[in-house]
Amino acid sequence: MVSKPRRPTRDSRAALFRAAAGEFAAHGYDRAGTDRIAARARVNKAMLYYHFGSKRDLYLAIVRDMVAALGARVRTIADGAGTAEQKLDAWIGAIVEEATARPWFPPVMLRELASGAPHVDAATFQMMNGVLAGVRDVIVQGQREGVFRDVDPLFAHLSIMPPVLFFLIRQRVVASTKLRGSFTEPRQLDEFVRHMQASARGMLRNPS
Amino acid sequence: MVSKPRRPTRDSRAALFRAAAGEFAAHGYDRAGTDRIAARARVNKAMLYYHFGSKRDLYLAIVRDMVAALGARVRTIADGAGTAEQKLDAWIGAIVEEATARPWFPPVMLRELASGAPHVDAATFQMMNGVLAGVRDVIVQGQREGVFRDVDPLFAHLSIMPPVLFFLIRQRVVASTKLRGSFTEPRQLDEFVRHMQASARGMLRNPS
DNA sequence: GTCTATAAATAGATAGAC
DNA sequence: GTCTATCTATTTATAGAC
Repeated sequence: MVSKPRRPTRDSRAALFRAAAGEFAAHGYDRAGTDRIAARARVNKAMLYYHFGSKRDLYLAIVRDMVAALGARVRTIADGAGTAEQKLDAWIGAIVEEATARPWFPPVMLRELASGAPHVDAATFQMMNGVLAGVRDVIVQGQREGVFRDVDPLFAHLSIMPPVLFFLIRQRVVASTKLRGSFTEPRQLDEFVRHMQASARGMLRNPS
Repeated sequence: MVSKPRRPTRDSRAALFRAAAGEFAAHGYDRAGTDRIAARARVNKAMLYYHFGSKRDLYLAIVRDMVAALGARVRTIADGAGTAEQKLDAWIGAIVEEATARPWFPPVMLRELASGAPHVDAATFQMMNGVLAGVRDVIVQGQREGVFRDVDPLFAHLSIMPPVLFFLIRQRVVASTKLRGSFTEPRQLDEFVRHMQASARGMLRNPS
C-alpha cells in the first residue's frame, strides 16, 4: 500500500496542463486566470505553482508541446521518401492532424505568433526554427526536382501555416458567433485541406 | 482670440489615438495600459476617458479605422476596371499600403483576428464582412472570365490576408530579436509582394 | 478641457498548516 | 502532495477641483 488518497491522486499535473490549455485557448494568455485554470482542473490553485512554478512556465509547457509535435512531423516527412509535392501534401495534412489532436492548438499558437512569440524561451524559439528548416528542406527538394519555382522557403512557409491556423480558428469562432452573415457558414475541413494542397502546388509549381 | 492655452491645446484626441495604436501594437489589448497610453500621448489619463469613454472604445476606434480603410480599398478595386488578376494584384498591394501607412495595423489586426475578434462590435463585424465581400466579387469575376478555378472565395481570402499580415509582423519582430537563426534575416517588402501576387495567381488559376 | 487623488476590483503568487 | 488564507501589485475608471 503506497498511501490512501481518497481521490487517488489523479494526476494533478496532467489535469492542470489540459485545463490551462483550454483556458489559454479561450481567453488568451493575459486574460487566462490561474484561479479559473485551477477550477477547471478541479485542483487547488497552489498546485499550479507547485507543479509549474508560474503561470508563464505553465503556458510555455503547452507551447513547447505543440512546437515539438510539429517539429517531429515535418522532420519525419522531410527525411522520408516521396516527391516534394507529396511531402508538401503530407505536411499540410500533418499540421491539421496535430492541430485537431489539440483543440487549443490553433488559438494558442496563432496568438503567440501574432504577438511575436513574447513568451517563448530560446529553446522553444529554436524548435520553431526547426519547423521552418523542415519546410525549407522540402521546398529545396522540389526545386532540385525542377517542379518548384525559385521561391523563398520562408515565403512558402508563411503562405501555408497561417491560412491553416486561421481556418481552424474560424471554424470555432463562427460556430459560436451570434452574428450571422453571408460568409459565416462553417466549411468542411477536408475540403479546406484539399484547397490548401492544391493551392500550395499551384503557388510553388514552376511556370515552365 | 479664442483662448490662450500655453501649449495650444494640441489635439489631445488625435494624440491619444496614435499613442494608443502604438501601445496596443506593442503589447496587445490586455497588456496595454491606459497609464502608458496617456504618457505616450503626453496627455493626462483622464483625457482618455473624456474623449473615448473607455479603453475598449478607444481600441475599437483604432480597429474600425483599419477595417474601414481596407473596406474602401477593396470596394474601389472590385467596382473598378480591369481583369480579375489585375484586381487581385491591386488588392494585395492595397493591403500592404494601408498596413504600412499604419505601423500598428499588422499586430493589432492579426491579434484581433487570432482571438476571434472579441472586442469588435456588430457594426465593425459587418465592415469586416464587407471586406470579404469585395474579395469575393473579384474571385467571382475571375471565375466568370474563366481564368480562376472553382475556389471558395473565403478560402482564397484566408490564403491571402493572413500571410501578408504575418510577413509584416515578422519584419518587425525579427528586426528587434536578440535571437538570430538561419531564417531570421529580414526580407524585402516588394519581393514579398511579388511573391504573394504570383502565388495568388498560381493558386487560383484554372488548371485547364 | 485639464489635472490630482483615489476608489474598487482583479489577479499572480506565497506562507504555512496538514 | 494538498489546502486555506492572504499579501501585494497592478490597473481601469471616476469624483471633483480648476
